[in-house]
Amino acid sequence: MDIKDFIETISLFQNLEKKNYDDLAAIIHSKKFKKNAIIFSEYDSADGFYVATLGRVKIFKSSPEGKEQILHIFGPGEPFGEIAVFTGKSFPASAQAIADSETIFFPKNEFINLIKKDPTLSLNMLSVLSLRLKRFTSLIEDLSLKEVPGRLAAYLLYISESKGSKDELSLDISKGQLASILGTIPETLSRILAKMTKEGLIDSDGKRNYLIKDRDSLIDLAEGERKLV
Amino acid sequence: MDIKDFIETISLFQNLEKKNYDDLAAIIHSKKFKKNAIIFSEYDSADGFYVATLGRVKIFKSSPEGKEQILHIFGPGEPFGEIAVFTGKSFPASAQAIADSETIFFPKNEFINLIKKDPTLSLNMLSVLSLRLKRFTSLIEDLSLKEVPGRLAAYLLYISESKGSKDELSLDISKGQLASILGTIPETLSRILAKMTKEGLIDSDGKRNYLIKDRDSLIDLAEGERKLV
DNA sequence: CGTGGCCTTGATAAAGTTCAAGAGCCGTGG
DNA sequence: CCACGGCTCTTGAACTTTATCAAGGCCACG
Repeated sequence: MDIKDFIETISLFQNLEKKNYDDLAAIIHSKKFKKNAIIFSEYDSADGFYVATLGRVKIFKSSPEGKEQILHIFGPGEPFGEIAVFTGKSFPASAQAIADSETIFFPKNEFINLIKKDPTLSLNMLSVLSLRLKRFTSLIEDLSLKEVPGRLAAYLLYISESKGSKDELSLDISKGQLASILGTIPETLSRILAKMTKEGLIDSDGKRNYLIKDRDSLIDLAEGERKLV
Repeated sequence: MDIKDFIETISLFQNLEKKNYDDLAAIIHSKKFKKNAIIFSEYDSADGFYVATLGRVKIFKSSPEGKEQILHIFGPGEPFGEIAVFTGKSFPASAQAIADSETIFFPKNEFINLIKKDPTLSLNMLSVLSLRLKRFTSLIEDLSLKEVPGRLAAYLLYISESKGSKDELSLDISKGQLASILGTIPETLSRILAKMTKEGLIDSDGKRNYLIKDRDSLIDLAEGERKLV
């Protein structure tokens, strides 16, 4: 697909005036990253942000002991690294390609000039940042107020709404990465999935496909109204 | 102070064109809240946001079991409730006055119209949201990757930088609220403060004043390079 | 068919929470 | 001015949840 056509499909760039698409196309360039390549590291100084066009990118924080917390996993059409553009400082977290990936890069200063010109673009960006804040709010809630089974239940329900057909869903990430999204470690995740299966809440094909067998109980679990035995 | 003069001191409204201050003043009105009053609740539909002018407001999430996680505590000059303005939906968390408080309320639609007219205002707002995202990023990091002593150490260091003179600092919140900021409970906080005191890292007057006696060790603790015994 | 990555399972340990009791402090009202 | 009641904070002991360490299984890919 032509890069300009692609830009028009990105939700961040919806409803702009026609001429601004040309301006956007004029300032960008594409960057490719092999699987496992580091796109940027926390504390790197930032001179722009990215939109994924192909592949998958994880945004994460890591501790000295090697544990990591994934903040987001982004796919095609989703912008990342934009916080640093508006704080004027360094990236608050690191980004790594978890599959061979392609991105469009938007240089900071040129992009800010465009934002000044088109109020729709700035409102779109405000909306993107607000949605991110909302997601972080609920990640904080999960980490602080829920136990791991509750977080997992909430995650499964969330995926089943966004990517699943009725009660079937398939994860497109490894269990290790899922653990890191949920703020735990693979061993713990494994045990809890086993418990959920034994208690008849879910079923799995051993691959990455799951079947929700008892949605109500999952909901109770996610809300803290129920415990696994 | 005149409300228009006050607006000009708020960082969100820096560097606007003169006439826009008049427009702002035209759409706002003030709202007062007694201590412990709920300003808004999660899931309330939002028709605007607030800027504190007096007092203190906490933004928090709470669990069915009654535990709560404080996301922010805001004082004069700081905006809150603005996420919902740009997502068009409900508030992602609740707000409560923790002291008698006064606020200015900015109605959503009128404010959005102003943002469309003044790019400086929208860039300021983008910067506010980005800074919030950055803080959330580090709260998530703390909750997921650090233990409570590390979070407490980081918090004390943070306060000593922002509000303290050299090694003395005073908290202006209760221990219960501090526990809720750190994602733990008062009992645990109490034990850890006792340990820190016993090990000579800090000292306290039993009120809300603390003395940092061994800053290097606190830093090590915050970075996970050291443990309490 | 062997090797490495990913996942599972078990035993053990650590960190934090819960429950319960009591100490210190403060404002109110007698 | 003192006593009371209600807070907040502290401390102890038991318990729960999760992490750590270690071993072994499974599977895909060369």
